[in-house]
Amino acid sequence: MTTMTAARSPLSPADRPQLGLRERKKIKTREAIRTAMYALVEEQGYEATTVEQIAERAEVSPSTVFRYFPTKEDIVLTDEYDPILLEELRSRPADEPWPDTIRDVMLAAARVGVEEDLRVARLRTRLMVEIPAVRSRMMESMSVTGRMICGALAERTGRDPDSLEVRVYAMSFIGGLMEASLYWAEKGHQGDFTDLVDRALDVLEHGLGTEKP
Amino acid sequence: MTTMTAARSPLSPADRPQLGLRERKKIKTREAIRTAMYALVEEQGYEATTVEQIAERAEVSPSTVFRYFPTKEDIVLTDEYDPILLEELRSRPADEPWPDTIRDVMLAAARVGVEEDLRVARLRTRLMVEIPAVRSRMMESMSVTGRMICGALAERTGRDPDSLEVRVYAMSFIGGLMEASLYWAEKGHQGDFTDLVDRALDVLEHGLGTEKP
DNA sequence: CACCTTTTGAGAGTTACTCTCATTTCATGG
DNA sequence: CCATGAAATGAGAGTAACTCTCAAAAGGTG
Repeated sequence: MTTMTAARSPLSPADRPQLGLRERKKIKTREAIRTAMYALVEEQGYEATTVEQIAERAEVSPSTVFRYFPTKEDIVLTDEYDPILLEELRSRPADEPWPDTIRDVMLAAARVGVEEDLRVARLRTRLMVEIPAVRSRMMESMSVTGRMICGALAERTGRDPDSLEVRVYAMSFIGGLMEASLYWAEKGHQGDFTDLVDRALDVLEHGLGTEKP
Repeated sequence: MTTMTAARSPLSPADRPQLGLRERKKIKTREAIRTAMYALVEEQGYEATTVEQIAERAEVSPSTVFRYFPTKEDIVLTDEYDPILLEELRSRPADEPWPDTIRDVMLAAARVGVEEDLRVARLRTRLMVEIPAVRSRMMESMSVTGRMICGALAERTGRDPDSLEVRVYAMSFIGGLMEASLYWAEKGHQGDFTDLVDRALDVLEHGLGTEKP
């Protein structure tokens, strides 16, 4: 998951001098491409930004851009927070009820994800609303997160991670959180994103209820 | 919605002689393109099928194909069942509880959608599983259906169709049904699709519950 | 039949993405 | 410190989905 699910700072090259020069350079290139894309998109919009331009600004060849990111959309979206999220889920006390677990983890992820880099979080969600291809790619990435949630839920509750029920639960969960992100962006990123996630989690846990706000 | 939401036969040209020749020809062209695509995909697979080939077999120009369908994926997926679904929702007695309404309508839609043309339903869901672009496009189309459900739900319960709660509910609903479709296809279309939808609706209505099947 | 509108076809252009191969850059053992 | 192997990069050609434009054709109408 991307928008609401940061749980730790993304790997930066300076942080790990133990890595070989090669690995550090790869991380730098990745970041350079992302930074170039962010800048160009803010300058001239998503569609108007071509991969060639991104490559030029990042000082790599177009071939290299595609080596690092399978699609243009991935440059904006990809993050590798899923493993961290999984670890977080696993580190919870085994007797904690599942709803509490998932709620706390998701809320924390949302909080960190936004605090980490508000500008990027806004850009991403804005593009999710405006560019169908970005939104689609995001949904794809979310469904991967969904499968991970299936696994975690199964591990904790002894269910079959591949049962229809678990999978439907996970995907409906993901769908709801996705909509919360879109809602946030559509309303111009007003208010606290964490509050929206909290309200979304209420709906996912208890349904719509009978009160009419 | 496409896979599980047919509620009446798609418009066929012979059925409406009152339409002008122009309109009837358009419908025929649409069907010809679809039929050509279905056949080619079954012969040689989705990726190997180019729009040029589709155009050739449908005896139209490539330009025309793109005039009828915005993307290649849409040729496989598009159907206009949303208005029918909406009408169905509206025709329900006003005092019927919402969960019953949506359940019955969805189950009926699933039933008809599969019975209408099992081969097409299978092909579509199979492609949803195998081809990411098709799956993405399907999710997009589903989110449109989601907005429609927001409207219907709001109409019946007096809620704000654009409130976070309603939108999260609708999208989580859509996500769950989507997963049921994928599940059906992944398991080789074994068993009755309607049963899967029924079980999915249980999860969406009551959560996972405590029983472990 | 003539006129107007809509639809179609042809073709050129853009761009994301793929594949291949030669060149460069890093890692490593002597 | 250099030679050898492995990995990353760049260059370039190729594909196919889409877009745009404009002229030809076909349907509707007086």
